[in-house]
Amino acid sequence: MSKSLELTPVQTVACCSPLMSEPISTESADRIAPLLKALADPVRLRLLSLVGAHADGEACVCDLNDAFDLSQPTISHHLKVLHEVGLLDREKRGVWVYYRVNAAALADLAGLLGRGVR
Amino acid sequence: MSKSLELTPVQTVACCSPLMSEPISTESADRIAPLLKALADPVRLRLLSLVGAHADGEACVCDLNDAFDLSQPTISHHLKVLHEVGLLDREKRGVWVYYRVNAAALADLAGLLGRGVR
DNA sequence: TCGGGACATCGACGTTCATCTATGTCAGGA
DNA sequence: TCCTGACATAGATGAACGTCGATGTCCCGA
Repeated sequence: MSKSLELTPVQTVACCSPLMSEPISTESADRIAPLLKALADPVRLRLLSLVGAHADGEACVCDLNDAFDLSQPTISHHLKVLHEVGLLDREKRGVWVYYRVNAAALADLAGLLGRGVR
Repeated sequence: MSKSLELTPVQTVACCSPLMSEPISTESADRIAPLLKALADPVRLRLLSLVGAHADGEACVCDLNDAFDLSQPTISHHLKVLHEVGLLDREKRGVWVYYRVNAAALADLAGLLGRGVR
């Protein structure tokens, strides 16, 4: 045999997720589920993506409203949901309100699901 | 100019998420949201984790029922939800049913949120 | 000081969801 | 052949959710 350097390839594909290494506690599940729930909506997914991909990493609500066929209160509601779980930061400048993605919060979620890099 | 080898360091922190590089399409959002919705429940998070962390990577329903203070049909319902979106594979052997995590599906989700490593 | 525009909050309405009890299906043992 | 145990399905119920129109709040310019 060849030095047994063969790291089982199947393991490298999608292993290392904290979710798979050991059963998560009830407390962790209760803490993480609301974050996923906030993301688990097509409109909020697009909102987060629109904000994150926007120039300077921030977007004005007025820009976001135009991207959807939804009423202004509805968009405001979705932004509030994302803000309350900490995925979006909010800053008011003059008359306008700017939202910005909380990259750390998003990275935490990704780390939980995916490869446990750090 | 100096060969322009300076990759903006701030980008390497929590960038590279497909979500942040460019706005995702409505179609992508509609396709991904149900996956996140399936995960966005404390019970289903723990179920996935229990199955994934179980010996041999698979778990019998009878084992899972005991881990919760919920009725057997409720657990069966949650397993069905996870199975229908492709996060859990299902195999019946004799009287027992075994579930197994679909690592590829989970990795896809992680790749969307986190670092875009492949 | 007033008016208008940007955004949030409120209250309502229909839909979806998590959970339960009751019942069905199916495989294996007596 | 019948019974028991493992798991799924069906139907019901209360809670949570997404969306809306109406209204409130706040800032700025005239």
